[in-house]
Amino acid sequence: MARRKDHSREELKQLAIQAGRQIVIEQGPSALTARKVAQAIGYTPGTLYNVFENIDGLIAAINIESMHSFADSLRTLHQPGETSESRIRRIAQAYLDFHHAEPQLWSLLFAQPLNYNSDDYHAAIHAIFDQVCDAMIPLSSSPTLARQKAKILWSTLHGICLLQQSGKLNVSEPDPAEDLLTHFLDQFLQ
Amino acid sequence: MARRKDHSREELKQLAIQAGRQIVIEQGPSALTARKVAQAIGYTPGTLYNVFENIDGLIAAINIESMHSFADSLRTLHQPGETSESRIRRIAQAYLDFHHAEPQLWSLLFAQPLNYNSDDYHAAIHAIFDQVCDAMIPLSSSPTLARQKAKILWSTLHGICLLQQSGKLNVSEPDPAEDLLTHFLDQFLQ
DNA sequence: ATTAATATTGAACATTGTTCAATTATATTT
DNA sequence: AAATATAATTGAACAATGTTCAATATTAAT
Repeated sequence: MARRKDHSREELKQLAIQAGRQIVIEQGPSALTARKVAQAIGYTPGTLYNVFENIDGLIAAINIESMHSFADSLRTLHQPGETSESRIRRIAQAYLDFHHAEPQLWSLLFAQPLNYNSDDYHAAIHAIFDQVCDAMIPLSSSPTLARQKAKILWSTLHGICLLQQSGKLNVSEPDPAEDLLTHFLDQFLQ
Repeated sequence: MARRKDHSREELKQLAIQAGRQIVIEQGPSALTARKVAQAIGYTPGTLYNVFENIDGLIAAINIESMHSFADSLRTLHQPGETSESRIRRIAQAYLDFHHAEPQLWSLLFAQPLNYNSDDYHAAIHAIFDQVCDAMIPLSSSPTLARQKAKILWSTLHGICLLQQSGKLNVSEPDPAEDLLTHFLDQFLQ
């Protein structure tokens, strides 16, 4: 009932994040409710509001984990001897892979408009973006251009997955996301 | 109270669409509730459900209007003597202009995951997409490639506006959407 | 043992989308 | 003109949402 302290505040946060993550994976972003998460971890809704400011805070925490996980996979993927072009191509493919492997987590992260700006959120974005930016530097004549290229690539990846998710890549005729990405990169990396 | 028939079914639909549109423009997508729309047109929520299947049906109707309006603006913009490259650039700029002029309508249309597939919705998408596709044909060696180019351009525009809306074009340093678009098109239209 | 501090609850509130029997205004028929 | 049929509109009701917070129960400190 009170002060069970089965789990520390931080443990509780992690429990909620993992439970929420699983709910999103299995039932989609719209199934992520305070009551469901609370029940999944054996607590009540009120407790969640002791740990998170509100439900967006929980969403943000799940997203931050998704971003760090993706950032890690980008780091794993990086091979020192690789050409910049190959590195970019593999980063881009990793993005599509993430979307394909976890479409619901991707939706929570990118397809749902959420404006929750914390330092942690900002840091998680940078953990990804800085790697993309880095990879662009050898292909660009200035850091500014590299940053712009990184943002363009990111925008295109976003857009492709967004259109794919809503079935709009099938307008007229179906075009696989991979084909569009290849076509795009062939020009973009010329 | 009953069978007032102040308005025909079609008039009622138009009233609801316009009222809903205005609510979205002024207060954003999350303010679009059945009760608010009903009150704005002097009816009750129940009546709305006589006209639309559900709230997503109303959202879809507003989106369809947005799309046809945008498709019209693309047609207006088209000048026969123009080069294909210039035409594409102006189409792309028109997209950014729409986003800038009506960010809330844009959000309802593109940034909110909505899977409402009706023939009307499909037709409205084509009213836009076919023009983009058309414009790409002179720059492509096949209709398939033109269609892919159109989808890539569309994806990138989507992504740029999405990132801009969530402030993520300001990561590291701010980059105006127009600059990114120019940079992208300079390579994409080679 | 008593007290203080705090983690947890669970009921409550406002808002959502949505349904549908009841009601009432208009058409149609007699 | 009266009676009947049809259909538009209501508004109360339901379930589910996020969120709050006084009450309560458990642990820590005295």
